[in-house]
Amino acid sequence: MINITLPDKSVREFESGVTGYEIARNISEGLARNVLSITVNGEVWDIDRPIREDARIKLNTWEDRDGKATMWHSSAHLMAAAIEELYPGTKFGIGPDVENGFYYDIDLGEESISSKDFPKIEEKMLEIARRKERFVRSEVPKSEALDFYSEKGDEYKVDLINDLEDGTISFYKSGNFTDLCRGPHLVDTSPIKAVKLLNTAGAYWRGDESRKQLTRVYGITFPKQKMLKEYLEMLEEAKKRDHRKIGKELELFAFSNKVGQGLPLWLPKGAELRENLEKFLKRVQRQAGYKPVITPHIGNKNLYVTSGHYEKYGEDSFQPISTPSEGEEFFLKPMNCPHHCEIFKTKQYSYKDLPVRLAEFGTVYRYEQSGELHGLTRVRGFTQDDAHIFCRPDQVKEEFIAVIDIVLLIFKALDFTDYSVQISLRDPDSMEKYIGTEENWEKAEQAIIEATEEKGLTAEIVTGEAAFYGPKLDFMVKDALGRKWQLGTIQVDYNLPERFELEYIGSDNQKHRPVMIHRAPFGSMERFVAVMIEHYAGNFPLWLAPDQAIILPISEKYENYAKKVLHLLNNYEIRTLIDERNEKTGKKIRDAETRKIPYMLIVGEKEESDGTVSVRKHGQGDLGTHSIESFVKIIEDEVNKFIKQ
RNA sequence: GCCGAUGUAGCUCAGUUGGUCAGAGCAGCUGAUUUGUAAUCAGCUGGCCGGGGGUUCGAAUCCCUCCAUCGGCUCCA
Repeated sequence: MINITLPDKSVREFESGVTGYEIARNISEGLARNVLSITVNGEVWDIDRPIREDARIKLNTWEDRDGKATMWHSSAHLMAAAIEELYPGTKFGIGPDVENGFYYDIDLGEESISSKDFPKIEEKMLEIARRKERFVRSEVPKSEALDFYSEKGDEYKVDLINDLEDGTISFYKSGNFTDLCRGPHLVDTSPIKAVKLLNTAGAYWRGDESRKQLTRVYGITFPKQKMLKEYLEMLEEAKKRDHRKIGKELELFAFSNKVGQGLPLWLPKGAELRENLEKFLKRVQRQAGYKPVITPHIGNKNLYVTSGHYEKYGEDSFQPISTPSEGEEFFLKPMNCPHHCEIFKTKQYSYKDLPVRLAEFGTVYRYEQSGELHGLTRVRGFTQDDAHIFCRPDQVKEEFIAVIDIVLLIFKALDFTDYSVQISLRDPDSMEKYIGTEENWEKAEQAIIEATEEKGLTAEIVTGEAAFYGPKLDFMVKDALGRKWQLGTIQVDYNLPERFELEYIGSDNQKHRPVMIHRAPFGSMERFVAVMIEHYAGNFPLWLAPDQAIILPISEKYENYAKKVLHLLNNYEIRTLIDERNEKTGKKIRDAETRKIPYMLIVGEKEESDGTVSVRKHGQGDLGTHSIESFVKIIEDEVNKFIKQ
């Protein structure tokens, strides 16, 4: 007998060799019907695989991440089986489950698949699923596995097997499709009731740009048709939040081919929104001891040779512009730090003067690959809410923590609760990518990890993601469609102070090298605003909204009164406009609602004679009649709630 | 940059197998209406069908090419 510990810590005894399915049945018939996989001592297994020793287990159903993963992984096999039937000779790469569904990378040779082919593949998948094909696990020696795929002519699988350790290799067979696979899988294909292929994409074999590009087919499956329907509806809803769509609808920003791709044009309302954010951060930074600086948009090539950026990016960035007579070369600035280093150098500092914190909303230009550009989230010209902190080595952690506090303050003010934190360190396998001494890297990485721990942040540590000059701490959020973007970033840098020979005079009257911290709590204004648009779906909080109130006169007879109200509100710095069109009130309200303007002020005969406004709140409706003073109070209270929290 | 898809008025989209196929709604303009909490009515103006080249008697429609956008991959100081 063996002891099986369930997630609630209760222990049940079973015969050795019991399977997940049997345990589920022992608990309830319902669970047995729904169980998709079992986690045994932290490892996910097939539910028909015998358990022979004491174990902690968890039964995974559709409600569990691991249950979905099992289903989707099996669905990848199912899709591969369907594709193999429909397109004989297809070679298969890898086919994992992903956050929302699964994909399979395939090589169709001369054939190609596009979304037009999806229905027939989906149909074939459902047909196979209904056959209730069992996923049969088998283990064979490595040599036999190699033979199998060499014979089949699938070089991708051969490549994969060659990378595996010697010994036995597991296969899963379902119907006619056999796949190299670690598992786990469903018992059979029958739980897969609804199938939807989502899109195709090119994907380099093993993620390597120099290798062949395969066709990646993305799909998702569900145990119930209704769930698929809900998922597709959810996707539709998410698309409505897309900042590119809302940005157009609310006239926030635009792009023009004439200006150039990836170069955003901030329209008046978008600029208003952005300025409100900038004002907010400027106030926070002033309180935190930052000094504003302003630097030009271009910098001499020598600046970047000194900083090391030229060596790293010179060829892969916008090429230099040069002066007509002297032929001196200048780069559009791709970052602000070198300029700020030169500002630091204009003056001699005592250790008592540090930290020096130089802040600038600095616009930078980077050559991003054309296929990478994406609305406001990935552009070629953008403004960083940049600052560089020059401090003594003993101040690094304290300063780092103070920056984390600013980021968290911003996230709180904007109601961003769904973010993740990532610490990016060097890739120990390719140290040649980085500049700076081993000792400095070591110190910097340590400082970040300690500061993060001290703030109690749960951070994911990712090696190989560091900038070439130093490790970093990034704050990431997801957009409406689940894509992950980096917003705030904090980076420790021992390298630039070295290269720019920055110094301060210590208490020992000797010259010392300061440490630099790069930080941008928003990251870039463009990307931050993009994410914010999606976060609020365009319904911005009052303090940020480009227009805060719109006056809707019932008819042109009340236009004079409307103008009077407008002037009063403008005096209180409430961003107000009037809808003077010759339209019915219902129409004006509808349009104001569509424009997501927070407050509508309806004025007619009654309001004019009483000196009041009839207040309607966006998304809520009629708030009744208020005096101007009372309305101003409503606005001020709502704004202050954010600013003074 | 790579793979695939898309590109028709300011916006959202129709346009069957190449032949009155250059359309609709919204927006805009004109006029009527003087309007009370999510669309008043009527008329009118908008397009070199992404750019360029080709096939054809004839191209929004077929082919080539460039550009841009979208979905991924790769990249991201």
